[in-house]
Amino acid sequence: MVTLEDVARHAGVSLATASRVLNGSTRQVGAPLRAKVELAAAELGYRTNVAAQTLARGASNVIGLVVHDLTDPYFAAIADGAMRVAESQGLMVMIGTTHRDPEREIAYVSTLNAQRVRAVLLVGSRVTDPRTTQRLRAELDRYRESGGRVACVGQDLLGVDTVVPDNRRGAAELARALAGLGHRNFAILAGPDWLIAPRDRVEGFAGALEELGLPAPRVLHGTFDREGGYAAATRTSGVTCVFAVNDVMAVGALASFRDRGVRVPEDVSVAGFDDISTLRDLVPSLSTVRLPLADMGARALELALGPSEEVRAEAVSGEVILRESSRGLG
Amino acid sequence: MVTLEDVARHAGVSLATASRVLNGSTRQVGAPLRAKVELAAAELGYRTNVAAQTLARGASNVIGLVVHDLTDPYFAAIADGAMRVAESQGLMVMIGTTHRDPEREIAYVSTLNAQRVRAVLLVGSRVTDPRTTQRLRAELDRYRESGGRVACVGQDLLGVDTVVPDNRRGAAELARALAGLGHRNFAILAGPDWLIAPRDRVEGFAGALEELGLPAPRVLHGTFDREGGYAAATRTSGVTCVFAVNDVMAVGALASFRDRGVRVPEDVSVAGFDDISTLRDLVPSLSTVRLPLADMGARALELALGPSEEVRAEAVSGEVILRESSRGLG
DNA sequence: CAGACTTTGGAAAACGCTTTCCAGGAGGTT
DNA sequence: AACCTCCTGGAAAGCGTTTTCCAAAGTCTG
Repeated sequence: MVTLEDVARHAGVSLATASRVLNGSTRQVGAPLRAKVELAAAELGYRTNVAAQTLARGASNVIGLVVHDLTDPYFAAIADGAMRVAESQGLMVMIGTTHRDPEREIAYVSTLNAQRVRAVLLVGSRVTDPRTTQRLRAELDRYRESGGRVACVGQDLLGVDTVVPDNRRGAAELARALAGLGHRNFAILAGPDWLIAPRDRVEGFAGALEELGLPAPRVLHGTFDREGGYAAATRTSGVTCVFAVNDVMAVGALASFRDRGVRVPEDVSVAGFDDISTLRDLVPSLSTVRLPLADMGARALELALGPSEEVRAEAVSGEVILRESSRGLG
Repeated sequence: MVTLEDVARHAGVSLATASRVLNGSTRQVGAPLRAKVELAAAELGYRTNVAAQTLARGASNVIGLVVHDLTDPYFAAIADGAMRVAESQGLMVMIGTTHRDPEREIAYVSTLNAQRVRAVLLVGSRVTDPRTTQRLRAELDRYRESGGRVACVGQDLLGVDTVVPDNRRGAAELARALAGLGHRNFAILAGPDWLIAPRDRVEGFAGALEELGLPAPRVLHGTFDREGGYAAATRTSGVTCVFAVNDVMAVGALASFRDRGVRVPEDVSVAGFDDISTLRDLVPSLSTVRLPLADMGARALELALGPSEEVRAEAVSGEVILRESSRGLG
C-alpha cells in the first residue's frame, strides 16, 4: 500500500509538501516541486487514504441517506435527486434501508454518526408514536452536537431542516377534484395508521369531503404497498370512487378490480398519490397528485449542507392530475 | 466530541481496556471493568470514530456499489439484494450512480479505493469498447492489489468474480417460445450497440430465429430506456412480434402502440426482458424473461466477500414467461 | 507447594494524513 | 544598506483507534 510518505520520499520532498500538492490545500507549492510530487504519485500509483484524511481533518466527505425501501420508486426518485446534489459537490453517499422499521432508522443514525458523515438525510414518513420519534430525536441531537447536519423529507417533527410534502392539502385538492366529477361515495385505501404521511392524506381527503358536505368515506386500512392496495380494494363495493394513499397501492387496487371484473373507470374511479414516473404508462392511466420527488431529495440535501442559522421547514405542494382512471358520473 | 480516551479516564481504566470492551476484540475483559467502561460510555454518549478505527485496523466496514441508475427498477432490485446481504454482515453501503457513463464508473472505483472499502460491486452491462474496459480493469487491479475485493453483475470481462445473466440464452429461448406461437416476422427494439447486454440479447434472439430457419428480424436501435422503446416501436410496421431488449423499453413500445391505435396483442405481440416487478401489473401484462435480480445482487456480494482462491463466473439463467402481451397467430 | 500456564490490565507504538509553527530566502521600502 | 514582508518548504505534533508487548496475578498439575 503506497502512502503519502512513500510519495514524498520518492519525490524527494517533505510529507507536508506532498500533502499540499495532492490534497487541495490553501498553501501554494512551487511549480518544480509540484511536478515532482505529481509524477511520483502517478508512478507509484498513490491513492489517498480517506480514513486517515478524515481523521486528520476531522470532517468527512460522505453523507448518509436513510430511506425506507430502495425498490419503492418513491424513495428511489428522492434518493436520486439527493445523489445528484451530492455528486455535484464531490460527496459520496452512504445509504441505509430501514424497510419501514423505525428502530433501524435510529440504528442507522447512530452508525452514520460513528462514520462521522457530513450530513444525514432521513427520507420517509415519520411515525405517530411519540416515543419512537423522541428516541430518534435524541439520537439526532447527539449527532448534531458533534457537528453533524441533518435534514428530513417528511414531517417536521425532528427539529431539523425538513422538506414537507403537503399531504393534507394535496389530498384535499384531489378530493375536491373528484367530487367535482360528481362522486359522492368514496373509499380510501389507507396505509397503516402508525405512519403519518398516509394518515395525513386520509385526513386531508376526508376533511375536504366533509367541508363539501359529502358523506364520510369508508376508510380501509392495509399495508403501504401493492398488496395492501389489492386487499383493501376487495372491500369497496357500493362506492364510485376509490382513493389509494399512494400510487403503489393504487396499482394493487387496479389489479384487484381487474381480477374481479370491475371496470375502471366505468364501474369505479381510482386515484393515487405521488405520480411515480415508472407508473405513467399504466392502463388506465392513473389520476394522482404529483410530487416533485427528485427535487425534494435535492432540496433536502441542500438544506442539510447549507448554512444552519435556523431550522427551516419547506412545504412542497402536490399537483392534482386527473387521468383515465377517474371520470365523471352520469 | 467524546473520545475513547475520555471514556477510559471516566471509567478509570486504560485506553486499551476501553477499546477492548467497546469494540469487539478477541481479548477478554473482566466483568467489573467491563461494566465500568460500558457505563462510562453510556454516560458520556460515546460513539466510535469509524475513521480512526478504519485507519488503525487497516480495514473498513463499508462496501461500494456502483450502478448505472438507481431509478431504474432493474438496478434498484439488484442493489436491494446486495444491501440485504451487506446489512446481514454489518456492513454499510456506499453507492455511486454512473448514469451509464463508463468514465464515471472508473472514477467511482478510484474513489472507492481511496475510501478503502472492503469490496466493490460493479452492477450493469459492460461496454463493447475494449479500451474503456481495459482502463476500468487497470483501476480495479490497482484496487485489488491493495487488498480490495471486487465482483460484478454483468459480463465476465474484468477478471473478477462475476454473476452473469445468460442474456443470449434467455433471449434465444424467448425467440423459440414466440416462434412456437407462430410468429415469423420479428422486430427487435435494441438498445445502444455499445452496451454488451442489449447486444447479447439481440444476438441470442436473432441467432435462435436463424436456427429455426426464420427470416432475420428487423433490428431497431434506440436508447436503453422507455423513450428508446417508444421511438423504435414506431418503425415496426409489417411485423407480428416485437422483442424489446428490456422491460422498460417494452413499456415504451406498449405506449407507442397504444398512442397509434395498434392493439397488443391482437395486432402485434410484444415481449420484454428482466421481469421488473413494478411492471407486473401492466395491461396487457408483459411477456418477458425473468431474472432473479435481488438474488443476483446478493450473490455478487457474497462472491466478493467470500474466499478469493479463484475467480468465479456464475451464470444465471432467465425463465421465459409468456403473458398477455404476446399471443399465437391465427 | 513449586513450576508452568493462562488470564487480565496497561503502556506505547503504530495507522496515514493535515496543519501549525519555524526558518530561510526573495523582493520591497526607506 | 538595513529592515520588513511575503512566500515557500520542512519538522513535528496531533487526529482517535487498535494491537503488540510486558508484567502481574491467578489457576492448575503433579
